[in-house]
Amino acid sequence: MIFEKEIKEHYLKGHEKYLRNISVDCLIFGFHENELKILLLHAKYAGLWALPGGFILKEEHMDEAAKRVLEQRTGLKSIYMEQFRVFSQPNRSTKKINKQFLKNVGIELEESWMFERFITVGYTALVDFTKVQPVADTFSSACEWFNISNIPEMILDHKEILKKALENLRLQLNYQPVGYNLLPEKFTMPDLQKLYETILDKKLDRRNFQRKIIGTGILKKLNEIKKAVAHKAPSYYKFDLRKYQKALKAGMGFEL
Amino acid sequence: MIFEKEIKEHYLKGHEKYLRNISVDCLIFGFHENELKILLLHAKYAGLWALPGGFILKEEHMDEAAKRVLEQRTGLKSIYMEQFRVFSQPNRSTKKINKQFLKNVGIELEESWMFERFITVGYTALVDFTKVQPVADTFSSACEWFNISNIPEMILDHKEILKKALENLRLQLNYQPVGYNLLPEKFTMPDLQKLYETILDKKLDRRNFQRKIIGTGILKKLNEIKKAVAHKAPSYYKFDLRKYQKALKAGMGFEL
DNA sequence: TTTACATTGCGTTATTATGACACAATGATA
DNA sequence: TATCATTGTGTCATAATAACGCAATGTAAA
Repeated sequence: MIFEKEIKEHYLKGHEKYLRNISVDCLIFGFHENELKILLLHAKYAGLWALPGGFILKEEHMDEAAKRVLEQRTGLKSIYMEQFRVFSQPNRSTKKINKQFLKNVGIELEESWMFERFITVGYTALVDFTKVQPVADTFSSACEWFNISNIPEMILDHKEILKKALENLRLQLNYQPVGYNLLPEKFTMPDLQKLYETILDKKLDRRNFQRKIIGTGILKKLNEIKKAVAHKAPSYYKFDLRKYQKALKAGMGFEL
Repeated sequence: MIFEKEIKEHYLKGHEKYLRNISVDCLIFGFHENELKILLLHAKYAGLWALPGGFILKEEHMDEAAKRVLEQRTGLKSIYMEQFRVFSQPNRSTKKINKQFLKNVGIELEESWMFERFITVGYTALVDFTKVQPVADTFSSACEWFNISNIPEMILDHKEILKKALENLRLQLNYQPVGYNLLPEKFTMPDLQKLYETILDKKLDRRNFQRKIIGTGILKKLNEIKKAVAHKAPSYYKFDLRKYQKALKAGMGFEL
């Protein structure tokens, strides 16, 4: 079986290919039907859900490793990812469950780089939910979106990592624009507001929100109105990418 | 010679004690005579200055490793340190200069964990300059304070790390109080303002600064006035540690 | 066809935060 | 005793923010 060979190779010789004791974990956020979502893998070796993660090739920048994982799970290229924190408790090792997993697929090993402790770096990405084709990997039986409000049991400290990522995301919202990767190209003001409300987990005043967002200049109003909608139809907007990028660097200059 | 044995041991067997491919580097900031300073080591193996760094014991939290380095270099215990960023360019390796260094002390090695690429995590600490006794280590010939405005040539990407640390420090100033570890227990309002001005590298209005800082409630005014000073004598203040800690978590709520 | 109504778009007003500056009090030094 | 740089406290104009009003819109119900 191809899987078995691949798995054995990974446990026996992976350390010749990858750096030891260090990994990246990706927090891939999406937004759909007014819910913030995150992409998780079902880890065969643990029987639990896990953040999509990976290792760093010996000659690879860590940022590239994170992008590689993102692309493998979602098919998305050139998405901006940013490290937000290192997680380094000494008990970050899955020796026992890894051994059990190997036993289950008929492999027995005494030593492996995979049995050691791993320090991991969390990376966040905000992606367009509708463009993602979740793909499981050799070590996973499934790859699915979960609502932030309904997270399953997860391995190791992955729930803690997710919690910190959310805190980080909320903080960033005050200094950086959000939405370019999370929303479709055309969107309405209520769409954007709901995104902000979902991430911040609080209601915002519709009129003040509009004034502030418009004030940043990151939006372009289109001469197009949403159709087939109850009540007054809202205008479509799209991001002014140049000004959006500027705001990413310079900050937003207001609080919500 | 004791050094030689210790060095050889480190290069040959360090990987049994420490995690591989990963290190911590400490940015130890101090404040003295209106100058922001940073503690640097003169690395024997490179003949250049370097950030005090170290490796992570196999059963040690990375935060502990950073604190260990801080204590070894400064003698200071229980100082709060915080990770701020990971540096992971693929060329972060000192194989060549390490080999040259070993040759100089009469050791020749083909392989060593120390020749590999290292990913490093930057940690910042703000310490009381007057309480520090800089101590060099086995691999360093000196340990000294440098003014931020006058940094010597440094190994690898350490100058870049310092630059990012300063950016980070400036950003933090808007959300968190600073000074508890940098200033002596008693200090005057002009002292505190000069600290802020030095870090931010800009002048602040004396009266507005005072209003805002007082407004946070992190200061306690003492019934004591600075003596032997020209012109009107300023009051002493000290930090209200409880409210200071609160502000660390909740943020300051204003801009300077 | 008309009416009701939730929603949008564009406003106003009160409150608060901020930046810029005025002035008297202080106390060592001339 | 006078000088003067510095401190402590306060004022005022301006900008940012929160809270709210109201007409326009267009589907859905009457």
